[in-house]
Amino acid sequence: MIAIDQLRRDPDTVRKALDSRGEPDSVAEILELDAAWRHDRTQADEIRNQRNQVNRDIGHARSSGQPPSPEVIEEMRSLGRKVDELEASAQKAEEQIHEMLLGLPNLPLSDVPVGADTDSNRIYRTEGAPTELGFEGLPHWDLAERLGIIDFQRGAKLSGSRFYTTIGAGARLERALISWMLDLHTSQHGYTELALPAVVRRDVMEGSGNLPKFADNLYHDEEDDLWLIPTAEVPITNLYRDEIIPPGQLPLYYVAQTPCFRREKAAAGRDTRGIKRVHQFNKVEMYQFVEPDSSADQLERLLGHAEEICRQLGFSWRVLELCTGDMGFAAAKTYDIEVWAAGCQEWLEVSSCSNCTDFQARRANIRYRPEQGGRPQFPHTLNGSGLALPRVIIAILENNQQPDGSVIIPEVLRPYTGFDRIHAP
RNA sequence: GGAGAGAUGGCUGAGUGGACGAAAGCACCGGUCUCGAAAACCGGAGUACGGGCAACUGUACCGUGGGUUCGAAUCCCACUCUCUCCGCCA
Repeated sequence: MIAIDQLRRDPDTVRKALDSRGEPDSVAEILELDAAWRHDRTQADEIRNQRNQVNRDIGHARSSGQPPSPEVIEEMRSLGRKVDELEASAQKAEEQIHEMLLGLPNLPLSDVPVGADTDSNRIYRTEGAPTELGFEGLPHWDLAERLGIIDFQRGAKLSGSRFYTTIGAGARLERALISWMLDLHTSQHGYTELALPAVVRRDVMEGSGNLPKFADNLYHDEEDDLWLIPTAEVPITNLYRDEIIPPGQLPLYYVAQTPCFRREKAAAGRDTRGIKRVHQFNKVEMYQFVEPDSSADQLERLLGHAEEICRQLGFSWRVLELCTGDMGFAAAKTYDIEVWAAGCQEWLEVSSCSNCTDFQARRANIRYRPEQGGRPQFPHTLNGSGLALPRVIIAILENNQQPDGSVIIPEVLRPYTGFDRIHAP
């Protein structure tokens, strides 16, 4: 959520930032409501003050045995009605303002490339180069089916299209990846591991920015009004909801593996083969609560943590700096990591690392106290996949496939898989 | 699913409808004392929003939302959550 203060103080900057994201300009409308709200609020407060004073007098008089006169009571009554009116009007304005602010995306940082679509994304760096297999490689869907480690048919039988089932070495490979990633981030990068609910309440989705705007992409249980998380970012953001984090605790680093559920309505018909885009997948997510001053540097570090996974798995990858029009709703700056997949010959997005500045903290009312006795402030939050499992599996299968149809397991995973190769049938 | 109890400041915990933003204790911060510390004593500490250049000041907040009243932490209604016991269950 954007601060109303900033809108009052510097509407033009906000306007410009929103425009760079292709957002319609609602700044003037919000400011108008805000002026009306302040007017009503001030008036109501003044009348209340008056009423409180008289009421105090009534109290004093009564305790010395003097009941108030009917005239005074009647006057107080009418003041009460007036306050009610002003309050109702102020509350209405407040609700409208809140709703409009909730609908606004975060403001991009000044160094983010401006542009409307993916064409304006900037390549930040590239590590390694697209590799050739030197023989006719298979895309992962053929490869995995032939190896008997993914069953698409039966996945769909259970839950419909875009669901799948992994079997044997495939299931083991995924579990190994999860364990290895969590171990790396906790032991080398300073993260604390979390195990989280995969289903959350409505207000939690609002805190992270997924609701009300993106209900379309979420699975929802009507009966209990519970929502399936599209990423661990959602519950982690809300861990400290409505809290003031005491001095000395930031930065907080968390990592969690959760299933992620996405309806992918907007992507209907796209990437329908294989496991590149599915309704349920596992993801290891890194998350940070940090002091505002440090968030820019922390984003670089976070990105490095995700890249370390790519490095140790032997991938070639590139980092994109997303342009204003391509960033997610809550992000002020985002890097995407794409790894090369030699079978389908394309770059696959395996991680998205974002600095959300104070956007989520405001929405979820998460604050921290910089020092003993200091005023509470909004921390900055960052999140990054480290990494999303299906596409990592795609890359491993496709890049490490051998002419005989087998797949070699990256060295770092072998202690976790217990095998060094998935053999062809 | 059934029965009961509860929700008050960072924590514990008082609070006959009127002096209650709220006793007391703990924790915390500052000071006195001390070579230093502990103890003791004195003092200070909530959050949000409005107004003001500021000192400051006003309002709201006792789980949430309504209601009664001139006035609600206190009375009434609904909801949410927590805890205990019973049942069921991985």
